[in-house]
Amino acid sequence: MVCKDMSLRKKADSDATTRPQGRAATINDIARLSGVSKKTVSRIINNSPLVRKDTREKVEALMREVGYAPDPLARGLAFRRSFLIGMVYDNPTAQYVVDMQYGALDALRGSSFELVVHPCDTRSPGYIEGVKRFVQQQKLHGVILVPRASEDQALADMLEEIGCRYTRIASLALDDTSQMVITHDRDGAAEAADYLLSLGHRDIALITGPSAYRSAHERTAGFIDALERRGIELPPARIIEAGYTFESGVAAAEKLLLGKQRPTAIFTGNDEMAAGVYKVAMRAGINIPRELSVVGYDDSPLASRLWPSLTSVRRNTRDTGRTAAAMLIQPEGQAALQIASVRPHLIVRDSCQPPLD
Amino acid sequence: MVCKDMSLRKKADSDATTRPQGRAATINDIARLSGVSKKTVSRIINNSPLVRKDTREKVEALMREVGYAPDPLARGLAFRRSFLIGMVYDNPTAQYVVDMQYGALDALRGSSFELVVHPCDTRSPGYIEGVKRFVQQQKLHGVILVPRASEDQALADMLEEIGCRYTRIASLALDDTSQMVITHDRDGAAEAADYLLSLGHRDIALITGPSAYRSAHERTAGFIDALERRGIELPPARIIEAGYTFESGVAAAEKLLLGKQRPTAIFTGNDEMAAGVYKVAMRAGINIPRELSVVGYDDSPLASRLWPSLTSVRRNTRDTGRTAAAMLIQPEGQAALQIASVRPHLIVRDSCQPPLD
DNA sequence: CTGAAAGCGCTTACAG
DNA sequence: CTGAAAGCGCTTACAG
Repeated sequence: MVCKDMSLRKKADSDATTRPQGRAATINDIARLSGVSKKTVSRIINNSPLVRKDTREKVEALMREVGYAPDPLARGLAFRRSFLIGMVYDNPTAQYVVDMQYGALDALRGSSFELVVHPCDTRSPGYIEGVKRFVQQQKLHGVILVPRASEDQALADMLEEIGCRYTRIASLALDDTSQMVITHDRDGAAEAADYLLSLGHRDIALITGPSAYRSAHERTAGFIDALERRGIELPPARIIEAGYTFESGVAAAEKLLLGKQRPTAIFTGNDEMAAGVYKVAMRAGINIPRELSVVGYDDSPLASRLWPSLTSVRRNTRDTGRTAAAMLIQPEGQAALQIASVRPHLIVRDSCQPPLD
Repeated sequence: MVCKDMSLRKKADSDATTRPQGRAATINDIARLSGVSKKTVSRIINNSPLVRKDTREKVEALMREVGYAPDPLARGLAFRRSFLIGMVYDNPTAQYVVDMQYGALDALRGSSFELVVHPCDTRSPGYIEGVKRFVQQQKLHGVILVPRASEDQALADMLEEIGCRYTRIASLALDDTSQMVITHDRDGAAEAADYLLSLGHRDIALITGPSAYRSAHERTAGFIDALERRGIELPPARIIEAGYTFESGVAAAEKLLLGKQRPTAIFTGNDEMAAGVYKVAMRAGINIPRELSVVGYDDSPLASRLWPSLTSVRRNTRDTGRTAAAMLIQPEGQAALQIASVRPHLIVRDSCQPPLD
């Protein structure tokens, strides 16, 4: 028996120099060249503690030397799960999508995971089926749900049902906090309100996003609550629901600014709508910030491109994406103890000033 | 023999009702249930012509019935190539990236392919190695090269060397046209020049992108050539090289607008820099379009958000992305006969007017 | 701490 | 036009 073992070893060693150069090294090459079984190599790949330290070091040195990297397709097939993270989103602003992607990629860099993008239309009837096919067919390791897709409970339920792990990004806890990144939009809006109050504004108006969006609801609530804490109540005519789009912002601003008594300040649920306010003000000859203060939400590139540059609530989207992805690729059971959240804060630029009176 | 065959058939049929429900159907299930070999099922999956029509139809009906979809991981492992398309880009505008992604996804929809994103930094020394690792490790089916990454010949050479198919998107043919989508930036810039000339402008200035970018070079050349065709030569002081960024646009505009003799019109290599021109003009009290006409390039969302809205050259980025992806997933040898290209065209808005004199 | 056998769900190479 | 055998590069389940 011992003899046989020895001969096998020898054979392995002699093969060492003959590994074909054209083809990338496989787990078999590594096992053969380092004189261990492929199972041991597999344990090393998967960071199993059940490997002696010197064995591990010897094998890892060889891996580096030959530039070995395990094949994600083979691993995926055996694991019955790929090394792909999906990002599911429903047509938010381009900059927001891109920031979220960059953030996720920050977390995936150096790991074996890659990011697969999956935009969808949450208003189309078959969209949940589409995500389901995507997840099951690709055997995704997990999926990041970006607002507004993240706000759809039916989508999360479907993923739960098919056993796909996910992280939901939302303005408040909609789910088990271990699968959430919370963006605290309420606080961001409150900071905008406090800022306008501190400048002395009392006749303030609000252009909100669609009430069906949790983010819009949270920002509105945060803003109104902060005003009420200082004893100011917004009359209904000062609150206009719009659609998070530039055009809807224009329409809302026309209602607010072209009447007889206009507010001295406007807070909008995102920067796109703030750009709409700018357009109406410019056209009507209303000077920002002298006659009208404006605060947006997003701190998109648009905020600094506009003139005067727009004071806006920064969302730290890249951090959000990074956190969401990091949660998904964390080894099981090693979940973070604290709740994942990212805090917004106000970026002051040139669009606000104390009211004239 | 016949008897044995029959008994096997029978056995297969009786197994039909006992396929475990918990687990997704595999090629073996389909083969067994439809009484053909798995190789035949494989032929059907891969659209091989070597299958009798009725066999194909019978098997396809079964696939639909049980909701069978082949496992991309298993296929990838056997093919030694995944069903992933990579998109490689170097920090262009968010909207541009997103449009490109949407376009690529348009082409991939309904196919077995998915899109994996890979932003990179072409100025960092190791970036080509990074793309190489990405491509080889994931065994990508192909990769879409977006400007400016697409303009780097060393990157294309590396991909060629490792045998990775790619499509380069660029303003002109940098490569074998079968692996290019050409965006004809020269023509777009020429259209901008013709438009300004048609309004009567003669003292025109140009803010270009970095000369190391082919897109910037092409747009500049297209613009200058079009002016020369009408007998107008731009003096060097009227051409300022900037960095494609808002801030660099501001700096360039300050040189052009705050001197004694300012031009009556400015063409910028992208919309970001046009926004910089707006800022300087606004601050200096120069009325656009009355005292200054401005034309941008990109037709980004910014163009309609600015006030007055910006006349700009539309790039049809989504079409570009769709074309690039379609080329990559086309069956071999079935390459298009005509050269893939996407034409830009001018979108006229409110930022231009005949000069005052 | 280590390994031999079987299997993940497909395709290739060969045979008929 | 169809199929049986071997293999892609890993992991799981089991044994020691």
